Amino acid sequence: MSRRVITIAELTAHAGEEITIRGWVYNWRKKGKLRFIILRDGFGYLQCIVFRPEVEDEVWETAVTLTQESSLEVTGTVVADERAPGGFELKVSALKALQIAPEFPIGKKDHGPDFLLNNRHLWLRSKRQHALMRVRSQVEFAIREFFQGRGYTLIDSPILTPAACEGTSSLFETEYFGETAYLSQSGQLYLEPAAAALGKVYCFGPTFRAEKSKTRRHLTEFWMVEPEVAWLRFDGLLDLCEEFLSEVVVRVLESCSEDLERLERDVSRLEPTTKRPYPRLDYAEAVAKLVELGSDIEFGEDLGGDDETMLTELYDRPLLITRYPAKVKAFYMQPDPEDPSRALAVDVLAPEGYGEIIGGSERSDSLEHLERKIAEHELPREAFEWYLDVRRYGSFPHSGFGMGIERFVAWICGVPHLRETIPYPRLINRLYP
RNA sequence: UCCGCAGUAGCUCAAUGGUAGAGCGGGUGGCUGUUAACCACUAGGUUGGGGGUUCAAGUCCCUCCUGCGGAGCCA
Repeated sequence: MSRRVITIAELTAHAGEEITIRGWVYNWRKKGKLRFIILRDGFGYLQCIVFRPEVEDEVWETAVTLTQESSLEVTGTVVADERAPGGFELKVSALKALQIAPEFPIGKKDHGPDFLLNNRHLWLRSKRQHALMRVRSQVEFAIREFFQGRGYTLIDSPILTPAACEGTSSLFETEYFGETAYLSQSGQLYLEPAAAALGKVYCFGPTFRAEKSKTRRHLTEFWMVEPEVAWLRFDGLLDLCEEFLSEVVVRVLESCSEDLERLERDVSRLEPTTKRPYPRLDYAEAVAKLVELGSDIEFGEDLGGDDETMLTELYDRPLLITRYPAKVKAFYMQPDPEDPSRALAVDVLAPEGYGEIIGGSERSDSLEHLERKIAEHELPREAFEWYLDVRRYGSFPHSGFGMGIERFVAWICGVPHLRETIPYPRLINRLYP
């Protein structure tokens, strides 16, 4: 007897052959002397047929004890059959149960978010979560390819840091051999010196924000990709944002069509993003348009969530909003030479109400300006001395942005809440599993 | 932190202030082609905790806890 072990992904190449597959029971049905076992192995789903008159008693005895998510090794002949999901099924000749699982918590009907998140480690076994994790994986792959293919060097920035990048209220604090350390909120400050060393750099890793946010658009631990480019000015940064988004979306649409279909994502809504240019609104234009639309925003304020949604509904692709008031933005941003009360900052808002996915800016290249800003923001000067060295030793124009992976994936997949876009979400009241 | 909503079987939800139910899941039985199979039977409850109003509370009131949605802040 053949003992060739394959995955379900390789099944169609083995029609008519006897093969072995290892996996878990996704579902089972019985019909008299027939048992249908839907096996999943992480690569696909396969209907296995056990027909009592045609198998050894031992095989039948095993088949009837199988429960949802029991682990097993099944051997049989691959046969094409119109009645089988996927067109192929396995006529079982041998069956080895590795473990019979007790009642599996996640059933066929709907569950609530609290229950699912408490069982996240088991929830990952469902089809929808497979699709989301694969899209996330492809997104990260496409992002790395984008930067690696353009000569960027990956710089892994530290997780444990001595001070804040943007305000201390949202930092996770931890004890570090008698000192206080904070979990990183951004790799940017570490990337700027690296850009002076290597020209084009990026980092890609987890970041931590202890914000007491309880919305669908926030996690306390999320992944961010941040490029930083020497000699890149603001206008070039805007082009980079567009080039980056359009190319990554193209790649993901190519590689994830099946998963997006499973997620019932209307991919025609994503097509416009593959084409440049994107609409760009100066902050002042954006405010004027919002007032026209009925918002109560006043010039000088940051945009609220409703404001962002109102604006993005006007366009079919991401929207760039530029030159925000300097006072609502971080200390390290370059002032607009035409109006120093504004910063050379850009937010990229995703369509369909998914909100801000990218925040970027040209960085201040003036030592004097940064010293003043650090004082204004009441940041601990000593902690930034090393950062200021970037302006002491060969200051240079440079720009960069950060993109939150989960928000991007949520938008691509059309899921409403970030909690499904990361394998193990960390939320304000959730550290388990 | 603030505003709003919710908490009933393992899960998802019903139940005019008047005997706590259904579907799914579990168990038993039936069926040779099921597609979240179907059919029959069956087990399963301190209605989130505490206090109060009432002849009577899952239901009304107070309080605490937990979750969900949103605001602010951000990616």
